[in-house]
Amino acid sequence: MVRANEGKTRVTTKPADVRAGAAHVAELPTEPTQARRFGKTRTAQSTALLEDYVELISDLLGAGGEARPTDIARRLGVSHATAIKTIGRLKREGLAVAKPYRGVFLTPDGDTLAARVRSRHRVVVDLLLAVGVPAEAAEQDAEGIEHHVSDITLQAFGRFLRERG
Amino acid sequence: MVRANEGKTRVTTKPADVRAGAAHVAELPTEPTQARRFGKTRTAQSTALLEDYVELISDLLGAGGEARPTDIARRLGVSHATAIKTIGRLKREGLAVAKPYRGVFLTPDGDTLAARVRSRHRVVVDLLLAVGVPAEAAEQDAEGIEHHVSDITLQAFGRFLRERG
DNA sequence: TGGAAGATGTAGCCAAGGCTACATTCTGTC
DNA sequence: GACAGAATGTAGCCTTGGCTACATCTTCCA
Repeated sequence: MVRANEGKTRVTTKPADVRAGAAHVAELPTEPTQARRFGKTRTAQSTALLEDYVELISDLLGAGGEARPTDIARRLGVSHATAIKTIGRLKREGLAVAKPYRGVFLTPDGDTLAARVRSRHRVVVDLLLAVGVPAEAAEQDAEGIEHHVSDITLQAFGRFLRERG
Repeated sequence: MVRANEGKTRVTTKPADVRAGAAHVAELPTEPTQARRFGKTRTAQSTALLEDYVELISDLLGAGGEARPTDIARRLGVSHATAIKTIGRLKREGLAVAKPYRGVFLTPDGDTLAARVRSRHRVVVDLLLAVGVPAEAAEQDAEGIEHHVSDITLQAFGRFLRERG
């Protein structure tokens, strides 16, 4: 899912709005703008899950040296079967390696992603705290928000945090 | 998807960490906390789509009085078939009504949701702008972020905006 | 008034992410 | 060294959200 025809431009119906009753929609921005806006939201979700897994695996490896499917599953609140399936996807995407019954490890790419995700998470939480969001809510919401923060926005967050200490 | 066994508490494996090599994970918060954290992110996504549709339908109805599947599809960057399928879901959930070939309309519930979503969207965009995010990025990122902003966080955003004009 | 063109609707297929049930492999302990 | 109990892995099924292809309306205009 999520693969909302990426950049295929689709617009199948070029000469739309030619109808008589097409006076409506005049005020709203015409397709491209909003389509891209929403489309982005959509595709972002496909990576969110992998980011969460990579971040968690990195945490587990850092904390004790082992990242086992069962631990991962419990932490993410899913069945171990689901975790194992997703770990398979992580492997397909070149983010992790795992030998049967031997735990999961990150590839260099996975490590890089984990570092990026973790740093982004910290910035988002800090920003939420800075604007007055209670700690618990900040931590919880950041989990969902972080996956939708673009680099530009992330930079702005960093600037804001630096400037007002 | 997305229905990550809601609140069924799963924890199937109660006496975990009893193994010898279980020294790891000691540092990380133990299951409940993080499981809930992530689980929330997960389920949030199920409603995000419907919120987008409802918001858009409301915009279209407000702008010109008609919300047609094709317009909706084009705005969201998906095929009309996909839009129609989702509109069907909207109907099942009691948020919209639609007679074949007659456009889509919102139920009172749908209207309420649309108003809430729109207001939340505005607050999120305003907050992003307030902390220095460029307008375009603010508008784009808000689209993804807004679905993960809890009421508590939203209130904090509003307070922040009021207090610093 | 007939068509053609565009809008709608339907059917069928795909991948992702969940789950349960069942099979297999480890591991710690007696 | 054998075994019970956990952890892993596999299979099969479900729903969501996408898409394409094809079938039907509707509408507008010649």
